[in-house]
Amino acid sequence: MRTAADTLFKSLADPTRRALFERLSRDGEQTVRMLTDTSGVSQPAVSKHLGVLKHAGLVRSRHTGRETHYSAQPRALAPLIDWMNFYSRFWHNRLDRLEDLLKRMDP
Amino acid sequence: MRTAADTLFKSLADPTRRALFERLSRDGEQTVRMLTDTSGVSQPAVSKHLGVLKHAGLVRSRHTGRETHYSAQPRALAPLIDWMNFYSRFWHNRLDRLEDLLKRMDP
DNA sequence: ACAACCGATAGCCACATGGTTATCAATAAT
DNA sequence: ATTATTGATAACCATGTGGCTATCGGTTGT
Repeated sequence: MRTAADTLFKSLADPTRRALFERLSRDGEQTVRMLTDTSGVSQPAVSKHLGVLKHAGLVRSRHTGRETHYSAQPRALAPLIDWMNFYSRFWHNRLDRLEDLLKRMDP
Repeated sequence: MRTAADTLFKSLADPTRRALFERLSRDGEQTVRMLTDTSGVSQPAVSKHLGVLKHAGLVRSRHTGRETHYSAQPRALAPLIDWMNFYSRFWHNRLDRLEDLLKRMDP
């Protein structure tokens, strides 16, 4: 099965791709050309990365004439946040139980 | 440059590896054998994955005799929280709650 | 002492992935 | 009309990655 967290983690695991998402989050909507000029990789590489990000829902695209404008969609990070919330909470609960145990042992 | 977020995203991007971390978070400390029996992959594969998780600080190991016990270290997720906090302004509420949780875990 | 078990490592292999150049359709500029 | 620009796609290549089996040192059980 292909979970949402899986897709998101994989999408953001690549530094170049994460940098593109960061750039779009910081500076707002950008064309492929603009993104290419500062990415350090070729234009086709940028397009491919944007495709991956788009498939993960992390960016949206808008066409005007011959240019494509991409923008970040940070709400797509929600499943990641939920994942971390979930798996951190177990640890927290165990810590609480441990604290209770220690209190009972040493009143 | 090799950032902390980079290491964490990469470590958690693999489903098998993430499943190991989830298992350790849910069920607590486990030996390599126990983890292997339910992981669906071979023991060497499990050891390798645990090595990656350990290098990322997400798990720690404890030796007793011939067994190695691994346990989750969810506080290592902190840089991920920071990253999301910075690049996603839409989700401050959820992120704040998670940050509180992590602070209580690691005072 | 010997056998069985645990877990880490080495060596190998198949496939995924990120990069490149070449190219093409579509649009804009001259 | 011709040329230049934009961005997506195709084809290819090198490297990374996750899996396996084999093995070995260390530890426990018989």
